[in-house]
Amino acid sequence: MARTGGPSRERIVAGAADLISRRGLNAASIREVAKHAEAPLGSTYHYFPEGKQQLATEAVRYAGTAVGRVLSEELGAGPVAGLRAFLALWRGIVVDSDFRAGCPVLAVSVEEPPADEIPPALAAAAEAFEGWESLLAESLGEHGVAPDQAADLAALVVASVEGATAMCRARHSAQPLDRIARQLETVIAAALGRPA
Amino acid sequence: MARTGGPSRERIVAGAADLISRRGLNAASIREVAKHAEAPLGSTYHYFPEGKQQLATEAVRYAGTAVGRVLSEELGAGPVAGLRAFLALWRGIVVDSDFRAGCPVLAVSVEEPPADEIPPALAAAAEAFEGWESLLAESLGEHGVAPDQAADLAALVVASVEGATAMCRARHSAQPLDRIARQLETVIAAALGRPA
DNA sequence: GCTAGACTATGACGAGCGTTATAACCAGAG
DNA sequence: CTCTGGTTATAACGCTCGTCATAGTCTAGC
Repeated sequence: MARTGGPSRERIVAGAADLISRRGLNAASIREVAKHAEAPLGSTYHYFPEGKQQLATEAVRYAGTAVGRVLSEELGAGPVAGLRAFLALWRGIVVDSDFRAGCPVLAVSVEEPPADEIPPALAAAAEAFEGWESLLAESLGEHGVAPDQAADLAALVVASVEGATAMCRARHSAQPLDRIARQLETVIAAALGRPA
Repeated sequence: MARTGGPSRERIVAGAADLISRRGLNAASIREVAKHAEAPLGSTYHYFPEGKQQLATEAVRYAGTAVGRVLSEELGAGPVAGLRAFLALWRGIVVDSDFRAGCPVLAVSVEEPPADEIPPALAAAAEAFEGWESLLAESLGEHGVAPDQAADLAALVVASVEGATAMCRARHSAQPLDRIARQLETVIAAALGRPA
């Protein structure tokens, strides 16, 4: 059965991103990823011959570009609209999963690489963060914020949202995300309205 | 040998906190914790009869109170001094470990509980975050910031610092922490009534 | 010195992991 | 029809995990 119909490779990547965001990189096993995507275990190594490292890397890139696409669209209506969309996106993921899911990019970032080499999954996480920061900083710059401050503000937004998602999961409450939402809005409004 | 000299129980807890902060909760095995603390594996279950769950919970509490103590001391010199100490503390941990270690409380917060019950380690993580927020908010309140805004600002500080530590690890650079340090200082200075 | 209780040492158990190998399927080309 | 190559299925490998059991070693108090 399975009446595949769809490209199972992308289902595997998306499922891996979801599972990593819930359980962390090490605890997200390939067997569970395959089961979650209704794909056989053998297919996983067929599509990702380099094993778990490759699968994790693609999962991180998948999440990074998916979030980046939403962010890019909403930033068309201005930095504040983009900020709100960014916050709402993560709030939805955290709350809809009953505080079980979070950000897969963050999950990969907090687990030590096994060797002294930088694993590609960690490099992909760095690129995802930088991509989101760049989008935000660029939008702020287009609205009159100086480049240095725009970069600092973008880092503040990404860092606080990532941290707040983890805090929400620990507390089983969306309060941290809601708190930083208020503060980020006023900070960005001030940067846009009044050249400090 | 071992010439114990010291209370090995605390060494185990401290070592567990360090290992969790590097590898994450699931990948920090009890065997490695014991080896890292130069304690035998059997002793681990002697001191922590409830197993890994108990050890993780105590490790999170240990880190939470240790950071809270430093934060409490430095806040005596005002909110900005406390903020700087909080940032410097995490910057030191991340940089001195060559971007391998982070915050054990964050590491526990991003891994899904195995059952539908809230494990005590996650509850301890929530308490650690709330403790740091309370210290910061109280200090801000004592310096004239309205309670609601003080709580929001404290959440922003904790969330952004936690998120930035993870971003620094991914990027192998302290830039995210340094960026948010600048922004948080100006935000808090503004809230305290000081002219930007 | 001797004995009780706290600690250490050692090894085993079932389970799950990443990974690989190999055989079976099953579409479409000739 | 046969043949072929992309996919699936199944089983096994060596390893590490959390946990437990059991026996040995130490140290205090009598």
